[in-house]
Amino acid sequence: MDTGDGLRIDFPHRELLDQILDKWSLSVLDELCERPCRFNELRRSVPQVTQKSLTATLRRLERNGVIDREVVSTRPVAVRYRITPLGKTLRAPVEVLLAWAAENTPAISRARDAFDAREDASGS
Amino acid sequence: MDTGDGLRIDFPHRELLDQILDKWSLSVLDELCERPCRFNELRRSVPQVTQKSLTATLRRLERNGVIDREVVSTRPVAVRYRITPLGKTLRAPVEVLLAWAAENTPAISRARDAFDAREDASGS
DNA sequence: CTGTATCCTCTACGATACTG
DNA sequence: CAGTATCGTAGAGGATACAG
Repeated sequence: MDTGDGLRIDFPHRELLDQILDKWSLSVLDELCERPCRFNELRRSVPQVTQKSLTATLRRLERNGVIDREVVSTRPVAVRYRITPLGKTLRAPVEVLLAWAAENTPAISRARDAFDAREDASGS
Repeated sequence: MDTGDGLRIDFPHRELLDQILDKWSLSVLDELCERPCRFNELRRSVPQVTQKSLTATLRRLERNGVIDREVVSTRPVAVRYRITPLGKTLRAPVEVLLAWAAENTPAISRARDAFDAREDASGS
């Protein structure tokens, strides 16, 4: 299946998940759930993101309707990003997933350690 | 932050989500939630995945403790993949996320159409 | 301040061939 | 049957410079 975005889809909603759970989106959404932010405020909140990637992330989230972009035509211009009602509904499912991750991090760490130990043993 | 996997982490559990929600993992986990599968059964269940990618996906999931790999030393060998108890606990959170996606697909489609229409208008 | 525009690197992934 | 090995490509994303 081809979505026209050049993506092959095998699983229902895979493309959508890619757009809203991508590298920087959760950080941005997390911040915008707290308060509306301007572009450079977001940069400071997520120090590792580059300008280019932040712009791309914001455009993608805006296109999917989870955030909203308002240009204030002052001089120099100000841009205010906000979470939308649709965006707010995304918070709960994401929290559920993050809660799972937090809760199971110890078990996962043990699994990784065990796996890596097996690898080392068979590799030597 | 560097995890030793060469990944920069900005958001809690980002690396873990990348390993478990990646391109093919949900398809594989979905299948293994139904029944244990052998390697080629999985290939048939997920026809678009290549042998190489399926192997990589299975190793990653195994390392994180959500699936289990059992080698049956017959001739030729058989390999049985199964979901683990930990893997089963992942199902509910993922279902919540997919339910959100299913429920909001119409709203997201409308948002995309509106965004694209705006783009076209300003671009011309 | 809020972006574009280039360039460049690095990794994910597919295609294909081969192996125990 | 269940992989590994090798090669090639496309795209994500960083660094940097420039612009309205």
